[in-house]
Amino acid sequence: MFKELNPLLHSELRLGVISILISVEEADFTYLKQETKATAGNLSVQIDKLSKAEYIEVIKTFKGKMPCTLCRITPKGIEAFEEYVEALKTYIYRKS
Amino acid sequence: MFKELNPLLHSELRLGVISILISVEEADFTYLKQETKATAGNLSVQIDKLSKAEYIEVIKTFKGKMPCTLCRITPKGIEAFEEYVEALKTYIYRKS
DNA sequence: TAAATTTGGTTTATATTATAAACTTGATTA
DNA sequence: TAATCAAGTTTATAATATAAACCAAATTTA
Repeated sequence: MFKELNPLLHSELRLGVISILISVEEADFTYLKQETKATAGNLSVQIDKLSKAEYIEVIKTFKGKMPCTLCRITPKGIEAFEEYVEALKTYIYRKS
Repeated sequence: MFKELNPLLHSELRLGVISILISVEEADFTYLKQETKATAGNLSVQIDKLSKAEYIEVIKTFKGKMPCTLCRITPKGIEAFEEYVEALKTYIYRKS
């Protein structure tokens, strides 16, 4: 009937981050913060969770002299997102 | 960019309940419990939240001698669900 | 017919999660 | 050189989800 909604993706902010990373090759912390309108603290925590699950990889570099945290989605992350979307459909397009 | 995901609906169990009620006219507690595989306690709490938000109406009757809690979605609930689905699409079908 | 079990829930306590506020470190500007 | 800003991280708190414990009435069983 209903498929389980991966709790790691079933979170507004984490879903937003993954949604961006699915379509954008890579994005830095500041860009993600702008697009999601999250606070830096919240974003930092959620990026960490996605990273620990290996849904994204986080690369710490510098832009000029300023630190720059780059994020990229991993194959595992892509798969999880696709499964999440399939699961969502069982709630949205439900055949009774 | 991203639309806000109504937190009342962005919950696996409450979404399941609303998803059922959207397509079924009315459903009783036992049926909802079976379909969602929720525990009675959890279902009770979540039904209460949906009811307090007036997304569903809850009618307590009897089936024979046994109590029977019927749930129905309200127009407000239908609207909220439809908005939630629209919001979801901004995450799922994102134009970069 | 009394005891045990089941049905249909509710209440409450706990674990998890999300979020904001406070903090840190280094760069830049006045 | 002192203040401010950028880019984060850590930590404390608030919100949420969930399960466990409980309750009342009905039903089954010994």
